[in-house]
Amino acid sequence: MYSSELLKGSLQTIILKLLSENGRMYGYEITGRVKALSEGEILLTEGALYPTLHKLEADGLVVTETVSLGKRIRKYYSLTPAGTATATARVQEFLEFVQTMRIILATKPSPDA
Amino acid sequence: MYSSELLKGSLQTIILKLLSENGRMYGYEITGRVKALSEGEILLTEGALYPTLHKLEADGLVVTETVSLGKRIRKYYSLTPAGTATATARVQEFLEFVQTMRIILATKPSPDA
DNA sequence: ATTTATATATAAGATAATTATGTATTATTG
DNA sequence: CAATAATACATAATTATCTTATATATAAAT
Repeated sequence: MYSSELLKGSLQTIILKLLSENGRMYGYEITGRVKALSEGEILLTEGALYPTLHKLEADGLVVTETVSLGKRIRKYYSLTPAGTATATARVQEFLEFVQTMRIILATKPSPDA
Repeated sequence: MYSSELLKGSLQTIILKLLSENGRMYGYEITGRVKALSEGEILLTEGALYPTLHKLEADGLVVTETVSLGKRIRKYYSLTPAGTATATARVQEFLEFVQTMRIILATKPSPDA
């Protein structure tokens, strides 16, 4: 698993992207999808996941619908129009950041160093 | 400029990498180098930079030497052997994290979605 | 019958940023 | 020559986002 610090700031982006591709998902499902896609390298903890989902909802980027599973509940999240736009923007921003980071991390020693 | 959250967790990596390529650098110089390499997209604030440098020193990854510039001081940072090893590891870890993120952010809708 | 998986949620604590403030020298520009 | 910008360091208060721990509960598997 990666240093947890790297994930900071990227969790919202991951969630928004997954929702944009899958229509609607519930929290536990997101955890499993991220684990599978990352081949076990990114393990979302509930303490990070649920507060983030609640924040996205409070910010109007997602809406929820609760489904009964016998006696348990499942809470589905899906993007609002604003959420869809934000998803695209956040992914784009992440990729641009990475591109910039690649430049910095690929620098070679200067000739006079 | 990028959402500041993305930088979180990457600042140490940036500093360690720059020091590994440039032998020794001082704080203000690092700020300028990062700004130049990122074409103005990453602007380090002193409130992030100096505490991070102090932490790297406290962790034994860098050592300092203070130089007098007339009446001003300049504090040069350079890597210890542990710092050199950590620099390589952090860059590697970042690139692997990005690779995993690319997989997640490149997912297409599943056929049954 | 016990453990694991499913499913959500919150609280306490840690980490690492931002923003604001502080000090001081040197160079530039009007 | 006076004001501003650039150089150069540093810390404090605040905010955001994570980890770890705790809590509750049902369903499936061993």
